[in-house]
Amino acid sequence: MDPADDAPPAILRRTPSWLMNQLAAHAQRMVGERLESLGVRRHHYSALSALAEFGPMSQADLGRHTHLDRSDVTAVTSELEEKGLITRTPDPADRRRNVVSVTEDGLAFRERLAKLVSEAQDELLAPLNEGERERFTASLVQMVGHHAKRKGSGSWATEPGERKPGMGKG
Amino acid sequence: MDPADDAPPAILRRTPSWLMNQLAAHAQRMVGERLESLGVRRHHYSALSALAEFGPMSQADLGRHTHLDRSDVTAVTSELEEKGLITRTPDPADRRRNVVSVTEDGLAFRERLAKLVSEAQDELLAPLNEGERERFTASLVQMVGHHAKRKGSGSWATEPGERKPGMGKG
DNA sequence: CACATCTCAGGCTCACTGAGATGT
DNA sequence: CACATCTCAGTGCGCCTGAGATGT
Repeated sequence: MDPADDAPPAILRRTPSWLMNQLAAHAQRMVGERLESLGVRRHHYSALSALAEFGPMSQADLGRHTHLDRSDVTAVTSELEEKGLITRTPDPADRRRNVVSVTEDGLAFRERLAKLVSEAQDELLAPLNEGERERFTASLVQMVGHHAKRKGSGSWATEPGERKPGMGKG
Repeated sequence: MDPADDAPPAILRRTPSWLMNQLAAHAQRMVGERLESLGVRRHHYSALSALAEFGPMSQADLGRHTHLDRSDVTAVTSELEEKGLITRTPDPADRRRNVVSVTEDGLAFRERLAKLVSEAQDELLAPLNEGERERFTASLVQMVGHHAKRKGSGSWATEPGERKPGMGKG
């Protein structure tokens, strides 16, 4: 039971995708725990932030801004509407659309969430100094931007794809 | 329908945990797609890598080295055993344990997987130059190490915790 | 007609929990 | 007894698909 025994193999310690997955899972947890204390999840914060910054928009646009799937947008907006944090009204100009707007309560609530999220960032980046944090975040921005443009072959794509069965545990 | 309309809100573009989640999802997909072509998932690669580097060990130790949950270790080892990539034998010295060993086939298979995973890393890090890649990976290592030591308050912990219900969609 | 929007139902992976059988 | 190991069943989330109703 040597505690040092839990060292990952060198090959994984040098694999960015593995490291990112470990860290992202942690980050999700740290943010998630905090948001849960106010009864929401990360997606609700993303949606409120987009509405706060860009103003009212259709659910489809909301999904594009937040990188949320259309199904999840439906669920998230329903939940936020129930809490009175947003309103959802049919668009008279294009009756396929729901225009989603953030309410006063929603804006105030978003501020509270932002503080919690910010705390989690500090905890996440704790071992890095100022310069390292900036370089790290800049690299993330660069890669997210790069891969976001390469749509159609992965996520963030609106077009349909295919499901594959995998290896099936049973 | 302006394609530039899918820009995330500034607050998310500056939030490392959000960026990491986006990127980690992408990375998982890139690695996952490649491994799927050989009929396995990421966990199988992690397990084979740990066994290749550290030699035979119990399932519990395998979980500690790979940061896999005990349940997932059971599933993964069962699947690898079915494929003849590992063997699982009771430990005569401690009969609670299964000693897991990688086979010759398993070692060879792991090499093939390693090539695919390596390809995915290059794709992931494409927009970064050499120096940036090293700094980025070093920061990841630092943070993963930092948070791995803070067990008991999150994942990578062996001790039990609590489940909370969340917000309940209906 | 093609296409976009919204909704519902559901699949799959991953991380995790609880509980039980077994053994030290 | 406390504790570790392994297995099984099942939860919840995030991500995604398909299909249908509605509308442009």
